[in-house]
Parts: sequence; structure tokens; C-alpha cells
Amino acid sequence: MSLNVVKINKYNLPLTLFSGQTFAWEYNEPYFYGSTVDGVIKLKVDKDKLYWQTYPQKDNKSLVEKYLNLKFPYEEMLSKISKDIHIKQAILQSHGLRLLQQNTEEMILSFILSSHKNIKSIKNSIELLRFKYGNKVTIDNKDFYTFPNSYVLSDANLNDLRSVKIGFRSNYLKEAATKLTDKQFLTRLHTLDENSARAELIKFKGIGNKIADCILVFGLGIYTTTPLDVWGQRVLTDLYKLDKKTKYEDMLLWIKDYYKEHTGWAGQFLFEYMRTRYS
DNA sequence: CTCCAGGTACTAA
DNA sequence: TTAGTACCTGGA
Repeated sequence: MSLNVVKINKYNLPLTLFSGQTFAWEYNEPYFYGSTVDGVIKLKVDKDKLYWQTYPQKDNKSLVEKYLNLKFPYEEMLSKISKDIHIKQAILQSHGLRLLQQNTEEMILSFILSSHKNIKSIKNSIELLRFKYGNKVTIDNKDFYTFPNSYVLSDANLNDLRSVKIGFRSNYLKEAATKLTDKQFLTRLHTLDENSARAELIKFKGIGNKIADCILVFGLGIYTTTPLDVWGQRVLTDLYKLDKKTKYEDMLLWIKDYYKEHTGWAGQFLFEYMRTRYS
């Protein structure tokens, strides 16, 4: 199957796909394969050209454009957030890092699995989940499995769900999937402002502050906030000298006030900076 | 064997 | 509102 091509500028694909926003990707030189709920996306970069194809529905340009957030005014944002030495270094170190815009349903379901687990373990569970409940798509003689939709997961037997090694999260996953089968919920979620959307997300069992912010930024494309995990909080205490006892909400208020409408982007750069510096 | 993970729910003050 | 604790499980 032939690949489509689109011009890109300052887009660091590997960094973006493996920066913790998504657990859907694998690299098989020279291709990246992303198994999402909307199908499998295959990508390859050659200088300023991005080659792509989607499966099983071919040539799904809108999916790729949206997922990779290709239309976002990147340079403009960079100049606005370059306010101090820390962020400038972070941008320099991770030039071309982008925020993806992933399917909201997949964001909710996959990030519920992320709590109190390490990245390797999260990836492993999601891979098992796709294998067990997703649709098989064969590309380049290799089998991929899409991320299961909410109907499939809401129907899943709890003991079967547990076999993907998600422990106590299996209840949360099934409950969330059931709620997500109501498509009006998602439609409405997309119309809400940041705080209303967060309030709705936190109603899910298994979603608290941090995961809600992940979904707001990586799924809904709301950039007035950012998830503050352990690394994000370290950014604020170590680089910006906030008191270590500051609560999540207050840390968030601080960084939101500082980076305004581009908080999500700044947070992503700083997170990456901190993670690679101290881990 | 023990410890802990890119958090969250639950309970008691 | 705030602090303390348990949680499935695999990997270090």
C-alpha cells in the first residue's frame, strides 16, 4: 500500500510519540506504528516529509492531521512561552516536541490504567488489552490490534479484564467504558470549558487531578492546564522554587497563571526536561 | 525477599 | 480540608 506524504516543519516524531502522552506506538525501523481506537497509523519521517497511511480505513487524512496536531501554530506558541532560562533550555533540548490530539475515549480508558504503575507496566497492559479486545489489522505481514472501544470493554468479563494485569483498575475500566457507551456524554464533554470538563472527568472512578489533566491536554486539546505528575511537580519546586508542600491545585494555579493559554505546551517541555535530567 | 511505580479512593481526625 | 494508608502486580 502506498504512503501519503505531507510536509512538516520542526516536528520531532520519535520524541513526541514516546514522551508519555500515548502508549500506542512502536518503532520498527523505519516505520512508526500506532494502534489507536480509530485504527492503526503508520508513519515515516524523511527530513521535512512525513509519510503516512492509515488502516483498515485507508488515506484517513483527517485522523492523521488531528492526531498529530499538524495545524497547530507551533512557532508562535514557542515564542510566547519562552519566558525564562528553564523553559528556553527545555525547548532547546526537546526541539520539535509536540502535543498530540488523541481520541478522548481512548485517553480516558488508557490513562485510567496508568495510575500507580510504571511506564513499562502500563505499556505492557495496554498491549495485552489491545491483543485481547482489539481488532486485528495486518500491515507489512505483521499483526496489529486496535485499541478496544467502549462497547467491547463495557461488555468484558471482569475476570478476563484482570488477565491484562491491571489489578484493581479493572473495575474502573469497565465502569468508565460503560459510561462512555453513551455518546452524548462525549459530545457534551467536548463543548465544556476546562473546569467543567475536569469536573466531569473526576467523576469517573480512577480519575483524579492528574489523569484528568492528561485527558484535558492530550485528548481535548485544552492547553490552559497541564498534568503535574511527580516530574511536573519537581519542575515547580526545584526550578521555580515553589514550596514542596504546595498542593496540586495550587501548583496548577501557579503554572497556569505563568504560562496562560500555552500551559499545556510549557508543561510538556518542562516535564521532558526534568525527566531526562534527573532520571 | 523487599521496595516501589508518571495516582486515586477511602477513612479518620 | 487535610493527612495517612491500602491498592493489583510486575520489575528492579
